[in-house]
Amino acid sequence: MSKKKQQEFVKEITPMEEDFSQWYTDVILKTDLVDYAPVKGCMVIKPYGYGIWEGIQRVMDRRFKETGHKNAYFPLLIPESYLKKEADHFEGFAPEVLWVTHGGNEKLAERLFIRPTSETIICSMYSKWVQSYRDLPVLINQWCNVVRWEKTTRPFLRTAEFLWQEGHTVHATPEEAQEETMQMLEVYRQVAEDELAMPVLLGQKSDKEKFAGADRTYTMEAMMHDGKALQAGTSHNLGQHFSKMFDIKYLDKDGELKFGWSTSWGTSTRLIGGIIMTHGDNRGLVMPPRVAPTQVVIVPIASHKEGVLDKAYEIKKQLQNDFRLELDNRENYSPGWKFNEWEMKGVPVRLEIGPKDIEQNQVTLFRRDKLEKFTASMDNLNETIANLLDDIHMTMFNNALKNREEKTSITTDYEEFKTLMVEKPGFVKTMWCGSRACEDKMKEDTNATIRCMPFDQTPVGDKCMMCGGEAKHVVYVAKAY
RNA sequence: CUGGGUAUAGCGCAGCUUGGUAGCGCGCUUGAAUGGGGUUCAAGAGGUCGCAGGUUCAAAUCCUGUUACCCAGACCA
Repeated sequence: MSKKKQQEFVKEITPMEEDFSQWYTDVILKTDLVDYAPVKGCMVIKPYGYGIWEGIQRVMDRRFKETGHKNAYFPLLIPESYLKKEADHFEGFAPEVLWVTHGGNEKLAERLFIRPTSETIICSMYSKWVQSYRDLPVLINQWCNVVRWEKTTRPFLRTAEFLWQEGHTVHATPEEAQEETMQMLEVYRQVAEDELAMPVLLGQKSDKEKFAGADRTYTMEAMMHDGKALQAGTSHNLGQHFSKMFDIKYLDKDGELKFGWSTSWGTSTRLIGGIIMTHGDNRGLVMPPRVAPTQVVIVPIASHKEGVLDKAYEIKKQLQNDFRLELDNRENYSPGWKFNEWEMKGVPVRLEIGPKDIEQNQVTLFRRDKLEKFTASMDNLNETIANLLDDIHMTMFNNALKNREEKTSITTDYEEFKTLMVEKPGFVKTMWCGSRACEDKMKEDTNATIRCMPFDQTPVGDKCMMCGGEAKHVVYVAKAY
């Protein structure tokens, strides 16, 4: 494509180097992922955006089932008294809870709140269901919406209402609960890296950053194109806080009545924001093939000529059982227009079929990640495309990993750190003494936060970067969404 | 919650300073040609100017209030 043409095309999307926020907004609106809704902070997820969510659900739910979990559904509305049972939890969520006060014209005897998360209602039900050690473990997940009345919202990254999954389990021992917490973090890692091609750092949250009411919170953190980190999923070991508050007790083998040990873990439509900001470029979206709503788009060329459309349909029939695909037979758009549109929408593979291809028993393929065009034989087409999609996944993952590595610095010098946060935003791997004071100071000075204490604790120094005291933890620090 | 900005056709905008018939581009509809990287021509449709008051013979335009959204912070997935 000529430079001029490319510039004309790209003018619809603000270049990310110029204004990353605007780039993000342009992309999500112009690719038909979402539309703004009439209520503040709420978004409509349009079919193409929802298709991504369905893809995520598909690959994640499969792993939930494989690890022994079942889906259920709990109510949207929860009585006010439930929220108050766990003090830390209440303190954490109360400021952003949305209240229901009236039924019709009548004021409710007890206010209800719309779930910002479901620990309270689910644990209260578990206390009825759990009687014996034979009832454990309870391994339940739910796919649902939650509402958090946030001050500032951005489509996918932070909306007042969002879709997510929340797993809630109860176990007989702390060891089992810990094992479950780590297992689900690993499931999340697999989804992020093996399905979304989005590399993540795994680790534990500091006390300051952990979930309200958890003993320990583990997280996966991804790096976006603008150098900001995205918390992409969390897994919490809730200890006995909730089982004690909600009275989840079981009679053990030894005849003693004991409190259960619980976990919860969640990922949300925020992952879609992560996909956009991990892989997207100045031409728009780049969809990871394994969750792409459309993996292959067939664009017939000169479709009015005899045999072209027939061949396109024939290819569609041949491929449609193996791939999510679309045949773009719209009459009123030129091929060039269609190319640009599907590239903007990030469809991994475009298949062009025209008179010249038919003559030579070939198709023309285009891969979105590398913007490369080439021809392939009509024979073994399914296999060719399957391999191509795998290669695209790998290439995307490696690019994202390379990007993260380029955006990761190591330092234990606080002045250098402050400069880095301004001049080279990204992760900084450093040492921390473990005190809240140092954590707060860093946030105040730079707006960066400790994203996690990675599992690999090989030291990169022996003194805390902030106070110079004895270092206790290796940490990754970054500004975050 | 703090600071800044915006609201006029589906989308992007002009018009407002200085009140007087509602404009442009894209998109949309119809027809024809075109078709391997955002095609071309012709003819059309479409808006109580965010909402509520006020001033005026007359308000998109001036005044008051209000709501929503966007951006940047602080807070959170």
